[in-house]
Amino acid sequence: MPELPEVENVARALRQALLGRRLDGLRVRFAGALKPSPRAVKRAVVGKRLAEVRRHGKYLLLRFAPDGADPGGSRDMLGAGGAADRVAESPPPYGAGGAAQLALHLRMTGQIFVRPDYRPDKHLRLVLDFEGRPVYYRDLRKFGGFALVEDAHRPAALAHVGPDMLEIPFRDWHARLARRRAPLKSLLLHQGIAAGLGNIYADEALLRAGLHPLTRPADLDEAALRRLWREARTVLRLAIRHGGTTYQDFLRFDGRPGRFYGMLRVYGREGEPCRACGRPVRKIRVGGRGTHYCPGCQPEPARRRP
DNA sequence: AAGATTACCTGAAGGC
DNA sequence: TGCCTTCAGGTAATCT
Repeated sequence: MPELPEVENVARALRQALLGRRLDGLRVRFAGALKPSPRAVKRAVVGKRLAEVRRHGKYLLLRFAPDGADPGGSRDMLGAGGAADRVAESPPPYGAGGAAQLALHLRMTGQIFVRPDYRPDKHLRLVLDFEGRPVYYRDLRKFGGFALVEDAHRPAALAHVGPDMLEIPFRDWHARLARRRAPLKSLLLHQGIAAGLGNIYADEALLRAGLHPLTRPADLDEAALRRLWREARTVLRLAIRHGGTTYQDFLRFDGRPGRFYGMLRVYGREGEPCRACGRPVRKIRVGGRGTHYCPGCQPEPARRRP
């Protein structure tokens, strides 16, 4: 499942392979992978050069320069901070040679391949032709895809997405999370609080912080929450360095599996001994999500009597 | 208003 | 063998 580290690896691959290249064409095998429609997306981006690839949480933002423009510059980036969001009120019109932006989300099973030896199969949904270099979008379950969004640093379509988990300072994260009453596991998955963690890394972060997934913020002091914030960021950065996690069918952009899988401590290890204390990893359901934890390293939260 | 549930999809796995 | 059910999970929409 692509989470922040896997998406970050895709971002880096796209930058290296495609930045400054012109999108010459778009071959559509599944129309639902392009929103609002294949026609609208083609009109907006075909013929333009890829000027910028940014990641926010699990989203990738692909910015295309206007026709004939130098794709290097990105004025949006200069005004980082609160003002930038208000500046980009009147984006240039789609099509007609203006700048344009696509938001890509891989959801559950989306994959990007830039390797030339990928053999199209029944799950191939799109081919993007960048000056002779094909980029394949494959998605078994058809949840993901590209959406045309306005050319802003923070498109309206992503307004509900909170700050990136690797960028949010502890005090901001704490302010967004501490008053909530849901279990930590659910709060870590909540993209509106902070974006990037998915089911795998949420479980791994809780184990590393020594916190039971059913713990609630009110059960903890600030030091324990700081530990969780730090461990979440640590595990994300570690996974990025190792090319992400291959679980079930996720493969990296080059078709190779991520190397972080063998480093998982609890996710997918139900019944296997904890690497630290030897007790068997348990699997429960929290907020409808499969949740793995070690009963030795993550003791039940002390119930505060009402 | 926050938390919980369902829809969206397909394939794997298990029961009988 | 094959049919049926359940499960996997990110997010949007819909409920309570």
